[in-house]
This record gives sequence, structure tokens and C-alpha cells, in this order.
Amino acid sequence: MNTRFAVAVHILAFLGTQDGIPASSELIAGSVNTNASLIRRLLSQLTKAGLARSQMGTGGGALLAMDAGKITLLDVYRAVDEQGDVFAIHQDPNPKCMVGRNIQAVLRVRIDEAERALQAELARTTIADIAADIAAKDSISAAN
Amino acid sequence: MNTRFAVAVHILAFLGTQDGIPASSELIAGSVNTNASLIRRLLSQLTKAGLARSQMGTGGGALLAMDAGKITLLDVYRAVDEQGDVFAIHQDPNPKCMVGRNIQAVLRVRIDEAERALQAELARTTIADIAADIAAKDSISAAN
DNA sequence: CCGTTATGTATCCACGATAGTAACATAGAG
DNA sequence: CTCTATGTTACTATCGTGGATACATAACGG
Repeated sequence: MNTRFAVAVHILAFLGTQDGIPASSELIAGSVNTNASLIRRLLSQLTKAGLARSQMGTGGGALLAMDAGKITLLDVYRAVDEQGDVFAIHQDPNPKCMVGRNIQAVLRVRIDEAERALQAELARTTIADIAADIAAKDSISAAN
Repeated sequence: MNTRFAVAVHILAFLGTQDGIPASSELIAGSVNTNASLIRRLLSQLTKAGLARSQMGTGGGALLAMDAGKITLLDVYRAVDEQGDVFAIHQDPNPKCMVGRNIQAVLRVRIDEAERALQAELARTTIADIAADIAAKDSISAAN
């Protein structure tokens, strides 16, 4: 139940609103309201996954590595959630018991199916969708 | 990433193989290979959710509260995973930033969709299915 | 060419959740 | 009345998460 996925999406959505101007980790941290080092750690993972890239030096910062419409939430999920497992299976059940010696393999199949369903849904949304949702919602609140 | 869900399914699958004979928490703990107190804590949640019931006293123990074919993995998930949220959303993003003041609501929608997809998949499997898988897998290994 | 900006990474710490363990009051069977 | 077993509480070790600091390295600009 960590917030890495949510923060990573926040970062990429933020980069998506920057029109190609590099954003420093300090700037992003200000939007997320957290530590710049944490942002850099996440950006490092996003960069390794090929979703973001960065420029060092004056005026540098992070950029999207590809079009926001090409980055899905599944990509982000895979980039930041190392083991990518929603459920854990308990270790060392009793092999002398029929349930104990088979539960892990049986559960693995069902959990993988559920995980696949989750990932398929995540794949249907892109960072561009998120950015559009944010802009739409913001114009509505601005109107009130 | 806790194992409560997996252990709870293990417990119910175990009860499903008991043919209506109450199973003590000690017995179940032996199959799961953990502590009886932990089993009782989980059984308490399963009982509150109406999935299991128990008899105190000599010869007592836990029983399924309904037919194994009527209990879905979603029921178990809801019974033991209190908050039932796969993803957490970071708190206190910066309201002065367009992304910061809208990201939570926007992410909430998408995360809820993903969560629904996960739950729909879990709802497709029952404890009876799990018990059948276990029996099938066990007879295969026994044949080798 | 040197100082400034900013990344990338390592380290340390506080906090909370998980799960293992023990203890005990209570309820039911014989 | 005794034995069994539940239901619940409390305590603890361990680990993951996220906050904070530090620093070597890289790029840009005067």
C-alpha cells in the first residue's frame, strides 16, 4: 500500500504540463509536497523504464521520454512497483496436508488472473488522459 | 503485500475439505504452518463477514457458514483486507499547482476502475473451485 | 576554467504495519 | 467440575515506506 505509483503518475502528469521545459526535482517536489530526493529516486526508476529522461546542469531537469499518450498507467506501475504483486502468498504451508502442499500453486494461478485484470485496466489509461482529466477538472472548479 | 488474504483462502479451503467436521485453530494452524492465534484472528474476521462459524467447547472448531460454492474470493478479500485498496494516493499535494490540486480526484477514478476489475476477477472464483483445483493437482502429483 | 545548478545515489532515521507469541476470560461438552 | 477450544488483548521483532541529509558527478554560463 505504498504511494509510489500515485506519486510517479503525479510526476509524469506534471512533466506532461511542462511543454518540454525541464522540471527540476525541487519544482516537482513542490507540487507533490514531498522531498526532492524522493522525487529523484522515483525519476531514476522512471528513467530506467524509459518513461522519463533528464538533463543535468543549469536549466536542467526531468522530461517525458516519449509522448504522454504513449505512456500507460501500466507502464508506470511496472516501473515503480518492483515485484508487481498485489497479493502475497504465505510461505511454508504444511506439505503433509493436501491443502498445504497445493495451496500455493493453486492460489498463484488465481492471483495472477486477478493481477492481469488489474493490469489490463491500468493499460487503458495514459498520462495524456490523466493530464486531460486534470485540466478539465481544473477548469470546472475555476468556473465556480 | 500482506498474506492475510492467502491464509484466509487456505483456511476456508481447508474447512471445505473437512466434510462438516469442525476444525480447531490448532489443526488449521498446522496446515498453514503458523500460529493458532493468528488463525483465530482471521477466523474472527471471516465469521463477522458470515463466511465461517465456530463451535466452542470440546470437539468444537470452525466450519464454513455456507456452501463452498457460494463463497467467492472477493468475499474473502473484503472480509480480511479492511481498507481494500491496492493503491494508496499521496496526501497533501500542493493546491497552488494545477496538477497538485486535481491529481487526487483524477487518480481516484482510475484507481477505482482498476480495483473494480481486480474484484470482478476475484468474484469469478469460489472456495469450491479452489478446493477442486487442490484435489486435482494433488491427484496428479500422487500419480507421479 | 571556475562556480553554479541539478542529478543520481547512498546512508540514516522515525513511523507504522505485519505477523509471531503468550496470556486469559468465556463458553460448551462430557 | 474439568477439559477443550474460542475470542480477544497485549507485547514484540522485523520490515517497508517515506522523510532527511550528504556528496560525487555532470552540464551550463560567465
